[in-house]
Amino acid sequence: MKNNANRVIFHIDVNSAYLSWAASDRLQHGETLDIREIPSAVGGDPVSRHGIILAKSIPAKKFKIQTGETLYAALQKCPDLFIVSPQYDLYMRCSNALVSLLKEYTPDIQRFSVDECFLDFTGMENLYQDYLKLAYEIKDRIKKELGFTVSIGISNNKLLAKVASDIKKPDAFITLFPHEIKDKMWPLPVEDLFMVGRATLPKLHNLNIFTIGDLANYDLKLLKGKLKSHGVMIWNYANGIENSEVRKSNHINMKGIGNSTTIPFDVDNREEAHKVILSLCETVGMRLRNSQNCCSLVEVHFRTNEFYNCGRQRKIYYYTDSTKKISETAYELFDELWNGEPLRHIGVRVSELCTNDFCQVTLFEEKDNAKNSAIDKVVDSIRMKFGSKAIIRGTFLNSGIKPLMGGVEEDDYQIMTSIL
DNA sequence: TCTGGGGTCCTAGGACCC
DNA sequence: TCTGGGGTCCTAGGACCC
Repeated sequence: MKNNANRVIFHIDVNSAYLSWAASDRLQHGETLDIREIPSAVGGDPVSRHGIILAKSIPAKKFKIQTGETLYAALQKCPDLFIVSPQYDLYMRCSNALVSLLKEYTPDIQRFSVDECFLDFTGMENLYQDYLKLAYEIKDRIKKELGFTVSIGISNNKLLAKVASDIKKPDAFITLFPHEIKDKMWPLPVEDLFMVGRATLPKLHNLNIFTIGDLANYDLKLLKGKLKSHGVMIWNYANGIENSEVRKSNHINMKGIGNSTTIPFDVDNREEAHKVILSLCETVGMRLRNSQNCCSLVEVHFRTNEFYNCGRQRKIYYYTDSTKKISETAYELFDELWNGEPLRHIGVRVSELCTNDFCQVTLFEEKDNAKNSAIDKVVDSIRMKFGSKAIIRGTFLNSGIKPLMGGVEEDDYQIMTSIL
């Protein structure tokens, strides 16, 4: 923990990231229409049951288009809404380009999500005398060199910097230091506070808390009684109290790896479900090995066609990174959990990770293990060299199920944390 | 042909041990 | 037959984030 008083933290947030990135990519490919300037959105394909809005332009906001709503609902509100498909590899490239530019300014960068970073400039007064000038330079360089805009929030802790970057956008920077909390943060609706979501909001409204200021000035003991530790946390946030480090994200503090998918059709037989699970495990296993980790907890979850969600997890008493081991455990869990309902979504996740240096295996499995590991290694290297489609399991031929589901990212980095 | 996918953390209950 | 309490581990489910 550091004394906050002298810290300088930037939070950088790409404005409507997916949409901006799609827009600048289109312009670079010779299109003349800038979709940021018309009602537009990034959305999945309803035919394959991925039909939700992932990002929207500022003009689309005027039609009350919301992230997460169905394309169907969005088109009701705005029939002329211009919709583009998501391109996850593009987002990753843009995100990487952003981070490399930011690294020219400080090595202390925490990648908080694909489109958000924290930068720590503490103790760099000699290099940057004027942080406002610095923010201005960074935002303008990104705009000029990368073709999209960002918002920058500046404060002495991450929470305030993050709230700040949300206040003024697009293409802006703003400070939110402790002495500015009262004027700049307290008037905001309480749902603008980090960690106040769908479930907390009605509870706060019941307590007559509507603004961040209401929350900040509420009796802490009362709040703790109603909302437990979460209440204490958001009360601290409302008062600008937060002192976590800007920590470089890497696979050492990664907690788990998951892969899930909504299948274009309902899966209603065990064999097919197992194929989907195997396909998901291929990606999970590869990412696990890529990050040089082993896991000892496997979880399977699914969503029925009636949107009932459930999951099952099991601790395995050894560490593994073998696709075969993970998928076998996943099959077991699935078979125990599934009652035959038609499924629209299936997921696999592994956690309880440790580095694979001293991967402990049970003695009698030693031989089997070596064989699995050898197979995984060969398959990984072929896919690395020739692409993920270069080698697939015979099981998937003519099955209608993709042999590797989910994104396979070249660059392994921690996606998101729910804590700062 | 309405409803994605990737994460982290917290809580509560039951099993089990001393 | 009745009576405890504390600690840890495991699992399920929910909340939050982008």
